[in-house]
Amino acid sequence: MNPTFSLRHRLPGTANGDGSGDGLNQEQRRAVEAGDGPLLVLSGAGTGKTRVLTMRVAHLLATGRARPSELLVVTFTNKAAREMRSRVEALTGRAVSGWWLGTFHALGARILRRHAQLVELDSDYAILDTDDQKRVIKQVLSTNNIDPKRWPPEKLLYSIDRWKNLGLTPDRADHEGKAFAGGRGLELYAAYQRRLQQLNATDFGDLLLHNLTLFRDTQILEEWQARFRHILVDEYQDTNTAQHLWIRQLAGARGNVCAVGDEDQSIYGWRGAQVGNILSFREDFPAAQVVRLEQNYRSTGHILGAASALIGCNQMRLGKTLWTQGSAGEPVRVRQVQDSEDEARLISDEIELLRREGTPLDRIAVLLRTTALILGFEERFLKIGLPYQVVGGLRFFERQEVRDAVAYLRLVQHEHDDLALERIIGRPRRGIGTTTFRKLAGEARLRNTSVESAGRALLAAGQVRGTARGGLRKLFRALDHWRELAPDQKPHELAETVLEQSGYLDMLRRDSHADAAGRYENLQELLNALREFEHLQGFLEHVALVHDRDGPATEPRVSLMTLHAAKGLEFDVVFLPAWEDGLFPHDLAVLEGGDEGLEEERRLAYVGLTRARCEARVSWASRRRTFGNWEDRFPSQFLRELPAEHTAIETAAQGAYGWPGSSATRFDTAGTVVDLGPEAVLPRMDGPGQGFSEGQRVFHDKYGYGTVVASDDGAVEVRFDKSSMKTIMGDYLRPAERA
DNA sequence: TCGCACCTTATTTTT
DNA sequence: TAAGGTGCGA
Repeated sequence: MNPTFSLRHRLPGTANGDGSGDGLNQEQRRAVEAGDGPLLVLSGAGTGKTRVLTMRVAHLLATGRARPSELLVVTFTNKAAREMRSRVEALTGRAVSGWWLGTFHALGARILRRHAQLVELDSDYAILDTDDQKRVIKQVLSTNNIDPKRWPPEKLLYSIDRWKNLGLTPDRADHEGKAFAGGRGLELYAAYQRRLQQLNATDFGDLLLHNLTLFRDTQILEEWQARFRHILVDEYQDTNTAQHLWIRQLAGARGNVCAVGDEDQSIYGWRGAQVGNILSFREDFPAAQVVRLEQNYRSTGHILGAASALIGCNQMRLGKTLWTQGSAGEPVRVRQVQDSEDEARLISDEIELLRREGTPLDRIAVLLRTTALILGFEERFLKIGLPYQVVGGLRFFERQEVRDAVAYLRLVQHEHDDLALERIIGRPRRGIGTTTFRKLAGEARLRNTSVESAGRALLAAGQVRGTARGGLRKLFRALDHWRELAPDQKPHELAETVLEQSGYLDMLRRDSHADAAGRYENLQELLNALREFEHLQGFLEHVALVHDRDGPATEPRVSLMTLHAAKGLEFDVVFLPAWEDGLFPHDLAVLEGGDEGLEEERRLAYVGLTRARCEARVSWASRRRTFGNWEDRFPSQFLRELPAEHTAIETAAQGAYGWPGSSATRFDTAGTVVDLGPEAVLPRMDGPGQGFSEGQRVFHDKYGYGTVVASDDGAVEVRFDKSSMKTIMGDYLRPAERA
């Protein structure tokens, strides 16, 4: 019997086939056809959420309850927006252009453009990314004489983001972040906002925050409320407070909000998402109808069983019971491997086997808790020549060279874009360093002008000397030239001229670093992307709001990504390595978020499992290399939460997994998978570590001293003095007095 | 001004 | 380990 038999099993169907024309099941139809008023669609993983959303849009139009211009359809990602758009187009047969369908931020930006003056911005305001934000923060800190070493700019940025996520302008924010710079947090927030305004810029948070400010004007609010008869929101569990308020305001008394989401898949709490928004939807919209979509069309019974039991350990949920008409499939395999390298070997070997047996590589994924864990798999795949792709990570427009190029264009477009100037002034090197830039920036502040015009003035007055003088003069002359060209050239022509004449391309050509060629190619790709734009302004907005992620399609590849990046995707076979205590649930998540943090980690595990259509293979390694040294690892508590009836547990034999003739065949031979029960994952101890009693003081090499909370021969639960609660194999513990 | 050496730090990252 | 940031010397 080979280990990949599951693929011969019938897959759960993807069509909803209940005989009726539109293929909706009963609950889906209820959601699609529900009348006016608030509607909450609790949509479990793989239950056809996007389908319901698009069908409801079509239904609203077809029944004349709304015209296209009266709909507001909101998503989180551009990808989701694109998918919605094309599915609605396919369904209704009409072009979805000019619709109010897009991400929170894109829609917020659109509304803001119409009223920008009211928050003291021009309508062609720039949208900053986090890198620009950090620059502004640093400036603010320095003008306020705050030592960035003592008070890290990232901390302040984090607080400001929090405030914005909560919908709090500087005059309304309170308590939190007060400690920053000895209680000056709020004052700095206000200073940051003033600086953005001077720059005619917003950050992502502002796009919604300014909307909320605008909506304080009842006339404006009513105008928008009147416009949107129906609001549909995707992934409601990921909304933050500001977004929630935005929706609630726009919905107004009419309350035609259809929120679709799954509280069990809320994994962005650390970014300000409030599961509470979906949990208390019925309090915010009292008359809300609730529809639960529970029939899953993606995964096998065993996968659903395991995932459901796991998520059942969470307290904060509304509760859904996923079921499938499809087959039970294979139990979720849970295995222990000797170490992290064995794990990569085992998984890569199995992927090759799957491939030989006909599973295309693009239907296989390895999902990991942290990006650092991706590396080990990359190395292994590279070594054996297995085609793979890392999904997520740095996106195209976040690459340094691309941002530099965009900064040049921004500066050509707006000479007041000080941030863009700061970015490019030293790239390529032109003899202008921080000293000169500071001088210009200081002068700009005095004169209350842009850095560029201050620079020009200083230059004219002969107050810039040395190499900086020539460099600045040349740069300004070039900028004049480009600005002259700008109106007559297509964006891509202009960009090419700029990159060539600025010496940027030459800099890359001369660069002997291994990645220089790749950067050069990225710029060529950027030029290509520019061809699609008639105007620079349109392109710049695209860059700010749409971070394209997908590269060109190539041969099928295995996907490597974080669990976060995997939300919304599905694969035939999903590998879930590194389910180890401390890593998953991640120590820092629990440390920072306490019980809520733990629940979010559990939701992440749930998301991981439910990505799998046919098979999920979880693993943990007894030893893992972290930060250069080998460490003993222990199984994740989540493994204990997987029910025995849906899992097949396999412990590590001596020696490596995955080598022909060794233990690789161990779990193939039986035919039926042996269920050893969860405790078998924890190797049995004998010897000195045995027999701990509750309350006993113990010592562990890594975690130090602690107190035994519970002991179940073999596994001992210990509350460590300097760490959290851990489950430890007794073998690794010593009574404190002997330590 | 720039490059190199040293030090610190280590989750997740839709827009 | 490895990457990113800082500080110093040329």
